[in-house]
Amino acid sequence: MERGRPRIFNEEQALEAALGVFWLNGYQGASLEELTHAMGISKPSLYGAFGNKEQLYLKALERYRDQQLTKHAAAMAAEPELKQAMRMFLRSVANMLTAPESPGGCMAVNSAVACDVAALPKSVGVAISRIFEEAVFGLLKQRFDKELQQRNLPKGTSVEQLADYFTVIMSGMAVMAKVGITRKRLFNTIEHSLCVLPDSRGGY
Amino acid sequence: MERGRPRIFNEEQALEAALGVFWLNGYQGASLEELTHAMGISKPSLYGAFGNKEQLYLKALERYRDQQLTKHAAAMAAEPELKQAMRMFLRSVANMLTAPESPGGCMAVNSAVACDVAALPKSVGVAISRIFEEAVFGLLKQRFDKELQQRNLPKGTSVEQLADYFTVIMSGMAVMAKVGITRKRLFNTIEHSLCVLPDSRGGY
DNA sequence: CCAATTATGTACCGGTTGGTATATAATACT
DNA sequence: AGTATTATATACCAACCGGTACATAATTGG
Repeated sequence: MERGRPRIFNEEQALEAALGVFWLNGYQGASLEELTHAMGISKPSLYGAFGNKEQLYLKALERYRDQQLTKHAAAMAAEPELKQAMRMFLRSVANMLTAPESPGGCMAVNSAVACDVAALPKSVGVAISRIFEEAVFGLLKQRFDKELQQRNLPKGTSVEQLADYFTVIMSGMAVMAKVGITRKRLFNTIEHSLCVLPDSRGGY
Repeated sequence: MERGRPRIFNEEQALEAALGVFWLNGYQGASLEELTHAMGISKPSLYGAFGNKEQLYLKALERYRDQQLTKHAAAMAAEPELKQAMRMFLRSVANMLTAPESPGGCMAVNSAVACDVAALPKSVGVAISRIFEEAVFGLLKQRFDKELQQRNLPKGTSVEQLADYFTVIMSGMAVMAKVGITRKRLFNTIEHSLCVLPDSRGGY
């Protein structure tokens, strides 16, 4: 059994609340006042359980990635045909970006663009970059590699360029969602974006 | 002649310096300390000449729009053929986003996404939204309207959807530029994005 | 020369920031 | 029961935030 006075709050629940605050306000914009209030705990409890603001943010970002990005990845993986897979992937993203109960936009994009990278703790900047490189670009590249190998993409197609293109689409949708674009308009944008991919019969 | 002690600093020059600080750090992230240091003036001088932080930001954003967006618009207007016009427009944007002497990314995107809109002065939020709606979406829609009228776009094309799509492309490029993508990769993304448009012979 | 006017530098304001010292309360081990 | 261990609440810290009071310097108009 664990020694000492037991924790009176639920760590998962508190982290979820912190995630919401960081998602909405970014790293710098989230104050300890807001965080502790949303989490329902005091500052010493926060520092005892999570270390400091920087480590709390890193844990929240990790949770965001595990919760959201894996959901989108699953939506993509469920579709055998490439174009339809990308459609469902991007729709999953658009649904998150415009979910009324969510803080709006993409936490990684919000944080990446918010301020000078030099003004953030180094570990935070690295974690955000990694989301783009691994969780998004890497995920897409992996799928495109497979499709190219199976001759579902024209020989000589640059999978890196294709992954870059759709990473830009995702980031752009995140920005527009934060500015208030509707889900329907994002869905229309998705259809336009898919025209770089051949459909199941090999046409465009 | 003007009464009183004359100003010792150049207002244009000081505003340009403030623009750089806001561009890099966003509205909230730019402190008066940084601003006054970059502008080479004291706080009372700043307040005397520009009012307060909010008004200084609005003037800087206006300057940004007049300097940068009009440059991109001119690059587009110089091309008679639609696809080439969009190519040169987006390349102009990409050049700005990755210019080594510039703070990185797009000032409007950086500010729009940085934090909860409610945390910004209302006037700042409105000014940023207006950049997206008027200076970007409106500019594109205007061109697409003209091209549709001249039968350079298929009958029934939704110019709003097309404008949305390219606004997303622009915003996404701004995010990726801030994260450190190279100009060359942005140029490749631009070529992919253009496949939604017919070329001069009407093909895709 | 003098008054009116405007800009400047210094020093300061209350409020907020991330983070902590301290004292106490609640548990487990002995 | 007593002690070690951990969490809690209150109250506080220096540093920084946007903004300003005040005294002084520099100019124009009379």
